[in-house]
Amino acid sequence: MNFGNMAYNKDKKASCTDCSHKIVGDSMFCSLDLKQFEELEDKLRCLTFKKGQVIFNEGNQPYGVYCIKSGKVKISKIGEEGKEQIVRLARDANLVGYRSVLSGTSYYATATALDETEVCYIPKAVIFNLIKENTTFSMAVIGLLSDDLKRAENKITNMAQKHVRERIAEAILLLKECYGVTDDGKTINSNLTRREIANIAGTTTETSIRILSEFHKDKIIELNGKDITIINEDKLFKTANIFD
Amino acid sequence: MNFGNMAYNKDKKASCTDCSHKIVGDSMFCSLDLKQFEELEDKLRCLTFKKGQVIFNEGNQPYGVYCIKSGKVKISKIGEEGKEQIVRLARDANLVGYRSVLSGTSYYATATALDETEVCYIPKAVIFNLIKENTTFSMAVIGLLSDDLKRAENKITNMAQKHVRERIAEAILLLKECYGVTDDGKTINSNLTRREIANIAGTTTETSIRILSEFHKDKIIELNGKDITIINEDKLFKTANIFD
DNA sequence: AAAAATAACTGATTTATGTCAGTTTTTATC
DNA sequence: GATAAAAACTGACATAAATCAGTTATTTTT
Repeated sequence: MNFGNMAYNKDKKASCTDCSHKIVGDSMFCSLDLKQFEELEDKLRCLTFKKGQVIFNEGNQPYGVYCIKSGKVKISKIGEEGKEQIVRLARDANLVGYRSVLSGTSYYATATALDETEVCYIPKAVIFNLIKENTTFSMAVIGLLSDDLKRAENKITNMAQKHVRERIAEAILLLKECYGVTDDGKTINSNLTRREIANIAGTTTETSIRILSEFHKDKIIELNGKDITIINEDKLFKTANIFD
Repeated sequence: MNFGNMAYNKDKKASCTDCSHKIVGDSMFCSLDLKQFEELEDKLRCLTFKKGQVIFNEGNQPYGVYCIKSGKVKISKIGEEGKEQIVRLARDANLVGYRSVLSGTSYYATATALDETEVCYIPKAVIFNLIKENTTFSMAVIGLLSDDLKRAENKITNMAQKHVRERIAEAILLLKECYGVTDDGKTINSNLTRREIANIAGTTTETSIRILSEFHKDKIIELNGKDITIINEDKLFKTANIFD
């Protein structure tokens, strides 16, 4: 089996049985019966990626999907002029790379680890079998795609109509929603660069820096290096123009 | 059964057997067996909408999906300031309203007929049954969602990185791809207003007017009222910065 | 621990595109 | 067929955000 750019990792067998996501019940795979689980465990491989390493690359052929066990991942596309646009963020228990597998096309985006990240690689044949055999699973896949599509079409509208200030506020809220906060309950649990924040909001690094320091001046956030602490979430929501 | 805003149409039974999309084989429903077809035909209703009429509205609860038999439909969202953003276009043989049904949420966008449009309304129970019973059908649904998601995430990148001129060029190419051309082989088979073109490209009416007349000056298109005739498609692709 | 590279930040300037305010043309309505 | 309404168009002007050109601070590498 060809593991492409994963070859630098020592492949190891993975167990779903003791995977925390299965135990807690927040995984796509909770609906599987014993036989299906055994088949899954037999076929999957656990891989680890260091911060900055690419999990899969735009243009490559997909052979399976990745279930994130721990860590953080960004899904991004490179535009004509070589500028990155982050189109989605993923965390543990999320599936990445599934869209290309399901539509049988090459990856149209790149997945990169934002932190030390452990993933389970699941060959596509296993996924297709599960969709065929297990209606609950296939409905979960459909639900996943539907949610991503909703989010994406919402983002199209925001990109077209909102100002950069609103989009940066929204990006901060997205980061909080996706990666949560540290023990203090308000510092965002991710260390993106100003450039990456710009690439979520669809602006330049300079503008993202300026707007973050504006938010600081307006007492909406606190900044300490890469750490962003939300001190007035209400105002952040208002700045982002979100009312739901 | 509550047909909501469709009440002004005379409901009539529809037949899939003689639907041109089934005959030609370009429908989602081609994989159904005889029994499934009979069930579908029994449950569906054919409805017609005049140009400008709303098929379903952002915020409403979905009870089924719409399969377009003939006509043209735009899917749009209204932004904070009340401005429309067109997120998708649909033509005959396309399914609309399915995303909300599948994820069990209310419509997050509005579907409006761009022309006299005939649709088949399919109650959601029928769709869920088909997904359960027919793997080919559920894979087709997954394929549909995957394609829409790919297109949407690509549009996010374009919105963030391309200039209005490129996005308008792209909008014209999208219109051609979706609605085709008239008998002369080069005039786009749709009559969108400048405002609607602006709302696809994410710009203002004035800017869309100006750029269309720029394209005319540059001998890329011909303009006659709402008709747009492509006279240099290569140049249009180059202007849109599309290379695939 | 020093050197090199990357990221963060700041100010000045430019530019693409939006806004406003109007006229003309087309389409819809009575 | 007249009147009203909507859409198309044009020019002047305003402005949000990009670009450019730096300095300072923080990581990473050797």
